[in-house]
Amino acid sequence: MAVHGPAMTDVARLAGVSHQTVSRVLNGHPNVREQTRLRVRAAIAELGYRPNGAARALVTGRSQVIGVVAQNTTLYGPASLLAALEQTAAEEGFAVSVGSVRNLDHRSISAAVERHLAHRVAGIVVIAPVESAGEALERLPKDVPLVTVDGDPHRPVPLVTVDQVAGARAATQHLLDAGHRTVWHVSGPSDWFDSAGRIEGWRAALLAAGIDPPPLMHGDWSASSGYRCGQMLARMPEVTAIFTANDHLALGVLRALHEFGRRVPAEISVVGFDDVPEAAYFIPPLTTVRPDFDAVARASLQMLLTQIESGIGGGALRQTIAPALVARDSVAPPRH
Amino acid sequence: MAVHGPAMTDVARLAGVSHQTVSRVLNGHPNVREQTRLRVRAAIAELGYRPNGAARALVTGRSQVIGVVAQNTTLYGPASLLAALEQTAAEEGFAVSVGSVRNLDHRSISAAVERHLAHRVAGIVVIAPVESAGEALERLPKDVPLVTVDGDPHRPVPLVTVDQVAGARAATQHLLDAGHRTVWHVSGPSDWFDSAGRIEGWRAALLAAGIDPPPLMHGDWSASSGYRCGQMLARMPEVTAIFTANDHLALGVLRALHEFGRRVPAEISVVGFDDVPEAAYFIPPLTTVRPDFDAVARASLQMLLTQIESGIGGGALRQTIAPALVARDSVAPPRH
DNA sequence: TCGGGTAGTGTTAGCGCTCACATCGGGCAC
DNA sequence: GTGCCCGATGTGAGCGCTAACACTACCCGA
Repeated sequence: MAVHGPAMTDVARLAGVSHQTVSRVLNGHPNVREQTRLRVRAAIAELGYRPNGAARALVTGRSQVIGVVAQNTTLYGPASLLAALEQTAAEEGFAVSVGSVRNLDHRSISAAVERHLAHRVAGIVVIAPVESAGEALERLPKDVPLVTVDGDPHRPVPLVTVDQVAGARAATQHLLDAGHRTVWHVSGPSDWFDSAGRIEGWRAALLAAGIDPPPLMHGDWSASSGYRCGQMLARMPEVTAIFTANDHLALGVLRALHEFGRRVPAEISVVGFDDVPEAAYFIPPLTTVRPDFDAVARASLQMLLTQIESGIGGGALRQTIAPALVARDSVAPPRH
Repeated sequence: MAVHGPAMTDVARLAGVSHQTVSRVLNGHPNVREQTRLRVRAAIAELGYRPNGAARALVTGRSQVIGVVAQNTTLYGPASLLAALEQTAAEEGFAVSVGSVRNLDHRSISAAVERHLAHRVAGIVVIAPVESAGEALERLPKDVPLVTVDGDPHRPVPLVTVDQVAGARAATQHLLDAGHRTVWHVSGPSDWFDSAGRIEGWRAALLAAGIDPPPLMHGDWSASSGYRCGQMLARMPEVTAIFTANDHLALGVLRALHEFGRRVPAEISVVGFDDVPEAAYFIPPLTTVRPDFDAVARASLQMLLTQIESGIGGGALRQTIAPALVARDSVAPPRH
């Protein structure tokens, strides 16, 4: 059914060399005369030859494909990360195969990883923001290049992560600097490391200022849970500043405050996290923290490629990307 | 470096059969005695054997991978579609390889498709919502199973699409039913078929009601452009109903209306499109149109699998998925 | 009794590539 | 001139699998 394109031997014949020389040219081996190299390239172009990745993968034991394991790629963060990863990988000549999982539990993660292994991927990136993923990771074959994104900071696995703590600290500090006596926090789901880091940063900023952190409100990233938390916060006159673990939570909070007639930022200031594209068009425009997904993607891929090229090794590498505060209109000094 | 797992011959040896019988069991061939089949399965389980996809791809000429070409997988629509596609594909035993492209022009699309072809994917799904993509698709090798999602309705290529026209008509009609004399429309970028379909549906609903459509406002899907259009609409006292081509445009519009002190829905009603998860938490909660991405994904994959199994064929199949109106609080009768 | 189907199984030959090694010419030191 | 090394290239094997065919029982009807 498929018209199989030309193979390496066809190119070799046309260029008047052996297939092995063609292979050498393709893989950038040094010991090929410049003239030969050019002739081979010309033949490749003339035939429209493309190397067969499957054959290469068969003999080398790995393909030019990177497997990505992620949950819920509909969320803004994961989606952005995935897109950035794909871009970066493409520049390096790698394809990206997604294996999204419904739950980040042991079995799901292992299954997704195994699926990638069956295709003999060159390496795996696990976007594993929750506790349960960590365990699965430690049981994985040790000989597969692997990088974790936003994973457990306490596990001995190569890890690239947004500096959640620094971002949260900056957000909280920004509110304190505006003159607020304390800052309330609506967090993400408790099993996400992102949540934990943001809670830690928030708490650290308060403690550093000698403030006893107020009770924590637990959300789940959704606007809906932000709304529920917002309804409680709106009824508490002492609340003047809220830091939410992401922008969608902030949206829910803003809506609840609006319904209760609490004006933002006149009465209450709000800061989010993520800087989703539409955050600038919330009512009011949301001050938030922007993680650099491109940088995260670049760093992870770099780390993975190092492992691939050097034959694993590296051990527990670790890289942290600092996010930036984006000031908009949702923060103002408290009324006296 | 990698400890290569057991191969088919290892399984065969353990089960006391030939490797070919193992292959037959794996591929569900009929002529294998039940008892043999069980023995082979046991051996597979015992060794933890996984078939090598690369070897299979090499000999069959195609892998169990489906290539997806998409632009900007950060947008809610494409991201949801991609996720749904991946889920569905996984259920059918296929992996999904993403090839995102920066622009949906000729060259980019062709390049992405070629990259997939190099990996000998079993089929390709192109999320190709713009004009320029269509041309590229017609030049593609005819022997590769291919399905377009949200592509050009007028091209002879297998296509699955959300019924933009019906959705837009429903949204517009909903506003007319509420008593509005006319409905304004903020559209998406003019080269997207999605935009075109939504414009068509909006116009059709108005014409059917004997209303001359008011001038069209052009946006680009972003909240930012919605905001700019909203600023103009807010200043026009005769505007009482707005249908935006997506929810983020609606968010921008809502913000502009809010700034100009025009109350929604008391003075102006707004309807969006997409039903992003946070639409229910806009101020006010947004009435919108929900496309069924899962259904689109299922339909596309089904169409692709049919082609793969039957050796292309099919020709210009076509399937349309009807979206549903989700009524919330952003629509009310006009004031008199 | 024998030819001829028909399950169930084994054998062989590649798919297109890379790896390890063999080969073949110079250039250079002695 | 002889021996040696090294750069440039070719040769052969084999990665793990499937497709095509070969083979062996065994059962059937004539």
